[in-house]
Amino acid sequence: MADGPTITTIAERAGVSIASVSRVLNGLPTRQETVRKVMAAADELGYVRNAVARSLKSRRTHQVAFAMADIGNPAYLAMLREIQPVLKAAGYRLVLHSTDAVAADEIDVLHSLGERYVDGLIMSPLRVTETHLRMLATARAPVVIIGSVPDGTPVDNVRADSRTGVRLAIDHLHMLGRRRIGMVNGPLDTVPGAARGAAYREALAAVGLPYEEKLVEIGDFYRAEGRRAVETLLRRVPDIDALMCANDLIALGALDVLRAAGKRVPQDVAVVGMDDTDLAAASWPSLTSVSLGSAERGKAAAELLLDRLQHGDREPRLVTVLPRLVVRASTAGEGSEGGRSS
Amino acid sequence: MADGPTITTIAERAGVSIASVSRVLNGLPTRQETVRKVMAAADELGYVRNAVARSLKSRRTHQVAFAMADIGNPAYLAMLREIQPVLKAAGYRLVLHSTDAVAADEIDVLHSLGERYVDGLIMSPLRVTETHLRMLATARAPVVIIGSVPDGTPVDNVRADSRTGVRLAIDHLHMLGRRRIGMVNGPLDTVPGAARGAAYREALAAVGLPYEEKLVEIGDFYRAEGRRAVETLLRRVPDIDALMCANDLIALGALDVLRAAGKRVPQDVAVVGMDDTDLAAASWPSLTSVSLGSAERGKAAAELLLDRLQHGDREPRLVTVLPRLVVRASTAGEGSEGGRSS
DNA sequence: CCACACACCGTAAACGTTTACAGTGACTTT
DNA sequence: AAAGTCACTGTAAACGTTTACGGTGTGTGG
Repeated sequence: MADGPTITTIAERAGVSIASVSRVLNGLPTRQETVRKVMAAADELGYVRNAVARSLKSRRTHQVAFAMADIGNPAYLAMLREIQPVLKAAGYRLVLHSTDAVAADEIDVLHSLGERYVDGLIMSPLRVTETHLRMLATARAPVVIIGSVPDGTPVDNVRADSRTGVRLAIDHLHMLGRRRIGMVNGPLDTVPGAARGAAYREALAAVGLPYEEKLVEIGDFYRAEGRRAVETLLRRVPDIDALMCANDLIALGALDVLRAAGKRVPQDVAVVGMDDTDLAAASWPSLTSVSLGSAERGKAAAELLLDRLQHGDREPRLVTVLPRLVVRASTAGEGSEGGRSS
Repeated sequence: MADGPTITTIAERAGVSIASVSRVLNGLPTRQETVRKVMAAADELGYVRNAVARSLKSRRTHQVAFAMADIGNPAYLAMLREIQPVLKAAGYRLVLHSTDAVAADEIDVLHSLGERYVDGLIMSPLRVTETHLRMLATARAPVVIIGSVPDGTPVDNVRADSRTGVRLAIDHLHMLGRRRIGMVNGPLDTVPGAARGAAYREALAAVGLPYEEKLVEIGDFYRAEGRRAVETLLRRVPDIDALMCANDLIALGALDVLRAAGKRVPQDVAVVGMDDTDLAAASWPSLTSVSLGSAERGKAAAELLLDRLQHGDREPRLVTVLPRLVVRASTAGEGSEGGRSS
């Protein structure tokens, strides 16, 4: 209720100056007797340091922001889960922004760095525009970008290698004998969408399969969109035998549609997701998925940022996280029919 | 690089006092000419208000904290997803804490309210101890608790009604003809664990079934723990015909074990989860689950807090969110065998 | 021509810290 | 006993805002 005690209150009660109080509270060398008096007064008053005043003076807030494109996407949540403890361990609080994949909101976050309510920012933009780059160049606090950014951009950067990731998946499908491998992608003007689309084409070439327009369908990175896209694709190519999905949500949509269409997974159609979210392990048949290391990327980003906050200027660094194919039932299992045995 | 501009910089460049600058920036009545000069200077310098200094003066940070017990639990994430946009719309930033269900961490968060880096707190403690209550009574900023709290505690409170929730599930199972309905619960010393355990007992009585010790197994709210618990339970009561699980993760563990044991779901054993997380819809068979309205609770909590921040003291309020049974395949579907038809 | 009202503006204090600097007293050294 | 050293402490400025208060200059009314 009443206004909380400040160092002035303590100083009065302990009969010393505010400077002494501050010194005691910060553990600077002080006479025992003074320490005792100050501590006693602070305890009795239930004093707690005012973080705002402290930040104003020290120019450090001990807060870091994480701006994610979509708070509903499990891949970002996986990053969040790793980022949070790393920051916490280093004594930083986490301010969370969800930009709903709206570029203007991302710019806003970048702009608000000038308000200095955080010491740094981790951001994972879906699209990187000219404005992004301009703001990054003049940002008033260190920024780490998760996701690809043009070479030479002066920020710490953590990347997934979706190219290799898609390659792993296509190799796997090819080795299983699949030859009509479709792709269900998200919007091509997003960073992941573009990268995954190109990687698919490349990976097909690498195993000697032709790229066919009709095998590709574009939707968005959501389950319902995935369903819609797969329905279209299935109508166009009824004998498709594998689906490379640009994320797990799309893949779940694919499973829905395939089940409804009476296709067995993986016997008739093998399905691969991407991001290896919790959902992949929860679904049934469980979903083979390309892990792009969301967790590792989050962790790496947090560590890069902390490092920069502590050591200031050094060359921008680039960390690339290696993908991993997590094989589960949707490509190599006994499939929708066989769950009961074993 | 260089220190950012402050109102002093602007004042110099515009040839006015800092008071005028402040007035212009805050839209207080000022002569047109002055407004023009200040705005021009601010634009040229790329001025951005310092949020920390502003907070120090205004005693408002426009930040709100959300302390969740477990950042890995989808139920909390569902709350987070609702809380974030509500706060954002009202101009507040979100500071995220994960307490890992450690009481000491929760106390810490409560204590740190004294640091005044947030204007309010939404907290969802797993256990509510004496210390919690003491700190709540003297908290230096408004707190909203999601979860039950003793009557008369002077905080805004949002509750689920797990009693009715469990009741809905048991009724449903009973109506489907199940008579050996087991329960897989989490620790009884947690708020949800205790509530759900008691509710199970009560709901059985309501449909005229006896409560039997052997039908209950205690684990923890994780999938692996759920697996372990269900294995034990299945060994003890091989002909069990339904499982009421205290959350979705446990239920997924149950599905794993049942599948491995060759039991069909729902024909042999019906399974009900709780919290109705994304996982429930993703699993296969999809999981019947009691929604305790995580999303609604998050939203309500955020709204209660905003209301209190704006209107100060009024009676503490209690919002109870009604549960809903979401029936899916794990109780009423065609089951593990039948997915292909339709 | 003076008094007054009014609109606008500048000075300075305040928010709660941290910290440079100077001051005090006790103790050592010669 | 004077000078110097040292450990500790207090005064005051600073961080970047907001805002109460008083001052200035213009225009109006008597």
